[in-house]
Amino acid sequence: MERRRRTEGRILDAARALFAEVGFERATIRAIAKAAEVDPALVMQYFGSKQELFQQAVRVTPVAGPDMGAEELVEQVLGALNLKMGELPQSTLAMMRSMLTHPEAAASARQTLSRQIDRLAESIPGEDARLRAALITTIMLGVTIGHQLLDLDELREVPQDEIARVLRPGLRALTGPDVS
Amino acid sequence: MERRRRTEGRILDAARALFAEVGFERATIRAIAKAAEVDPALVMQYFGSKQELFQQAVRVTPVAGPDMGAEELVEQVLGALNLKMGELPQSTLAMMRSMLTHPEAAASARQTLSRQIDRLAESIPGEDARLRAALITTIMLGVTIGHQLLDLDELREVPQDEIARVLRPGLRALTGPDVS
DNA sequence: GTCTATAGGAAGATAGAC
DNA sequence: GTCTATCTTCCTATAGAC
Repeated sequence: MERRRRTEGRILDAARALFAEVGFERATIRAIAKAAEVDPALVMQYFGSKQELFQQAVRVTPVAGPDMGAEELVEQVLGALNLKMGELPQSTLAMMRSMLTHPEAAASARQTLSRQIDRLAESIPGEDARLRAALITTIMLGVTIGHQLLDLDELREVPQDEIARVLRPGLRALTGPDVS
Repeated sequence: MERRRRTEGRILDAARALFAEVGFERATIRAIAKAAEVDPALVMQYFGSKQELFQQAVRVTPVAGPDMGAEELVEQVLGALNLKMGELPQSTLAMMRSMLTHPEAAASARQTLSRQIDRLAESIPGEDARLRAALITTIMLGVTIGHQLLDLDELREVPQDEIARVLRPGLRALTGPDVS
């Protein structure tokens, strides 16, 4: 019982890492099992199918965030770039890596992004709050993809706080209603 | 000879459409051949391998663009969002769809984005021009992914010129050196 | 030149031995 | 509970008939 939980944990860690690295299709059960040092059949035994394993692996506890002022908002979003310390959670990277080519991951991504947009929109004044929130969200998505998934040199070379500094005014312009 | 060229064209069109819709892995030679109304073996005969077919299909003539002032720059970038008329070229969408999960497409995307960054950087004053150019490029990447590949409702519902209007001040803040 | 048939391989999933 | 062996399916790629 205890042993099983630890084994499941190892499998999920290995799955997250592989899904994040190569996406759903190319991450094989066999490779995941090997990385977790278990038998491939055990993975099926525990999770039923590759699809269910993926769902378990990318399941994210949606970070609850109360509404806040526009300036804190920008800082929170910039912090979430998580160029900050270390990396984004593997589960998030796994979902992002697969979201353009795996229908299930796409649905999951849409849901997560929509939640994020809703959350941001609450803190943005003006009638086009949802559009602004959507643009802020997709902007962070694009920067994150460029930095974490495509490894663009132009972004990797630069320290995180400089990226945040350059990006800040642009995001400010999107949070305020007084700039149209 | 003439007939072959037309057949190749049909295959390439079908390939672009399918690669753009489902990505490299899920777009099978069989399905492409069926869409182009040819025999699957003919596709192999003409292009040698699926990989070579993909390369031919996403090959883009890099739009030559001379350097320009900062304001025109923003307008050109916004226009390229191509929320404008119709859609982005299928070849571009095909590359974007596959770039996170297919190594070859990733390399191609990095190259295209780097060229774009170089082009933009030439028109941006200040010493952090390349960083600013990279952020502008990834911002447009993110918005395009959200709009064209993830079909986010929050962006699809909105007319293109309103997106451009809301996005403009933020991009302006990135082109000018006077906002750090 | 075009298509039929099939080789050859890899994947997910399953049944049953240990 | 865990692993071995296999089934089934789907793919790319090739060889050869028409």
